[in-house]
Amino acid sequence: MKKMNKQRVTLQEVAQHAGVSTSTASLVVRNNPRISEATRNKVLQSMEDLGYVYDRVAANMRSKSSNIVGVIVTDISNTFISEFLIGVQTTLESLGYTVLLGTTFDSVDKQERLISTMVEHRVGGIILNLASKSSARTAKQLNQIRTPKVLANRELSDVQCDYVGVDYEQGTWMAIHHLLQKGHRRIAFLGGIKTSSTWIERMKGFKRAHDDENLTIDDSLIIDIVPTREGGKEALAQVMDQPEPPTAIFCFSDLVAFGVMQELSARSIKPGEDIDVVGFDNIPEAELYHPPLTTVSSFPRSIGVKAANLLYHKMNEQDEELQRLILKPQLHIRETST
Amino acid sequence: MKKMNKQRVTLQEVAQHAGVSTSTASLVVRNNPRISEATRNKVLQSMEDLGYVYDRVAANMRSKSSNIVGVIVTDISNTFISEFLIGVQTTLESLGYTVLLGTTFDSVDKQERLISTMVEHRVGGIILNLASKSSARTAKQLNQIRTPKVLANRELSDVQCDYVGVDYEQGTWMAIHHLLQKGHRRIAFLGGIKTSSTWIERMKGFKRAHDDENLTIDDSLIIDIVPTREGGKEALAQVMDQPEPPTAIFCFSDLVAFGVMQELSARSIKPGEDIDVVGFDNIPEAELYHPPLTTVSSFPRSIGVKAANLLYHKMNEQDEELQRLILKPQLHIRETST
DNA sequence: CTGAAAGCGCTTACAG
DNA sequence: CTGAAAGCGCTTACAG
Repeated sequence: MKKMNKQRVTLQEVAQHAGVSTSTASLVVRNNPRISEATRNKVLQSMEDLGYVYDRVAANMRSKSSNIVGVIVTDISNTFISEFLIGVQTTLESLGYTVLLGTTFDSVDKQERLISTMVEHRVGGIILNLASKSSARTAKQLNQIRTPKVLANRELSDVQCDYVGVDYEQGTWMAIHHLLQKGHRRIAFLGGIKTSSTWIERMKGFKRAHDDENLTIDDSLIIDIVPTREGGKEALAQVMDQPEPPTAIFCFSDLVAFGVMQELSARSIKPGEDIDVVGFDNIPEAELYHPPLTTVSSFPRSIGVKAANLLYHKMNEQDEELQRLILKPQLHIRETST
Repeated sequence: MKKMNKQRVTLQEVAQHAGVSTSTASLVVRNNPRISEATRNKVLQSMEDLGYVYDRVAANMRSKSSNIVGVIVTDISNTFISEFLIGVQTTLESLGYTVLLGTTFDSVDKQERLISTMVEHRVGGIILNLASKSSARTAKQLNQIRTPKVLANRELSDVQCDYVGVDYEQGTWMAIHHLLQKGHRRIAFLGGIKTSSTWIERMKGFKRAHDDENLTIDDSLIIDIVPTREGGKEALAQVMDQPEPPTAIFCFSDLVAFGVMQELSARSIKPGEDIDVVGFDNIPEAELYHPPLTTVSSFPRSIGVKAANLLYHKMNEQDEELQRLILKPQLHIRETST
């Protein structure tokens, strides 16, 4: 809590200096056209002379509005998230909003505190990239707050809220279908938290692709673990140490795939030759990795842009219907599965 | 600009419901110990009953304080920056502050607008990772604002301000010394903007390492270009198309090095075998790249942590002396230069 | 330990 | 086209 020592120049002082009323000065700062040019210029001159700085906090307070939007994400060091954030930020900034950022590092507790903080700061709206273990308790908290909100990337059941994300089921189906066509019959599914919507959707696609070929899934090839590089390494170790290891690996995300490939290297197994690997997200590094990673685009920047636009609508029109925007994914076949 | 339709429960209503005065209720929400347990519980109960949400905006306004800190960075998709941002965020959050984030994408205009916006929002302090083309005009703007501020990663002359960064000169010296020891005599310096402090410091180290061996520098091997992957590609093309191409390349950043290596691949030149490459920053990808990149650690997360702590001090003690915190870099020799 | 009144810096009706 | 007064939801002295 910082105390401001230096006192600001107020609009009242500006008005006095310009010889007009405060209300007139207020209309000038807000560019209201019903002020005459002469008066406007006089006031603007006084503002400059005194070094006036507009106080948005006071303005927002009185007008009960806000041009701050809260954005809560799981982890900005994950390229998928930072790309998403860029989409959100550029869009909101061009609409005149500023972003209050919170990072949960996938902790539900921290997320809960951040949501409260945002609401206490009276943000105009919230964009949420939920932690993977978000629960019914989270849903309850979200439903209680009146602030317009949009969920991105990850849904949560029973939350009355707009949503923007990619079609994870279809994306996974495409990846698995591709591997099955190549003749693989033992495909591992590594990473992700089983209770999260992003995992459940992918699993549906995983199942459907197998069903299409009348194949059954070996549950021992499914490893539920945090979707990070570390998680990938550990999951790979678990699955390769089994009596019947897989011949191909579907990873929850590119980050998991990088961990998987790192551990494969450590074991002198060559991705794309000895075993096939597919990721998810198509982050910029995927293409530049060695070998380049087959993966599914999930267009994080577009998701960010759409989430921001959706929130903008929610904030400005009332009583709009809930929307769900689901982007179509795209499979990029590269060297790890050719 | 969002109008709030639903009116909030006010502290006054809470007080009324609890049968105490507003000032008492105010003391309760702020955990003032001079309120009796009985009264406190009565008020807390009323808050819960009415679903009261603390209005930090009103509180900050009246007390002329703020627990929001503005953080302005060049590009969150750059891992160096996102690591820095994580350091800043976690530190500030643990100190009870929330981050208002601005991204300039290295545009000085956008930076100028963001600084104004932050000040209008009455942030308690600002942490700035300046755009590479920041000028005297930027310095002037910064000197005018009374808000406590800390520069990170990049300095700007004539700005009266604390600074946290790494010793770029020493880091570069270490890298170049290493290459010279390996016998290289034609070392290129690719990327970075010549007017920025980060470039100037590196160039000092570049020169000093050459001077130590009584070697002169061939200016045609120095390419001034935006420090991005694209910049790296372009710079490499320029330098390799010269009659006497370099035998080793020092890159302004790891990002530049990745572009350089991508372009080398395209030309079938093998880094670490046909030519040596050294980066700067040691972002996580550097170690995992193929081949792993020799680079200099600049500890972005630590810089973030230290910048946040420094700002915290600036905001809470007055009239402190200006500080410059310069972290020692570290050379990591990997396959691109062995 | 608690209360009544004033005020942070704006905007909002309402008058003229 | 412009002005005087009230108020946004808190906190801050000041009394008691």
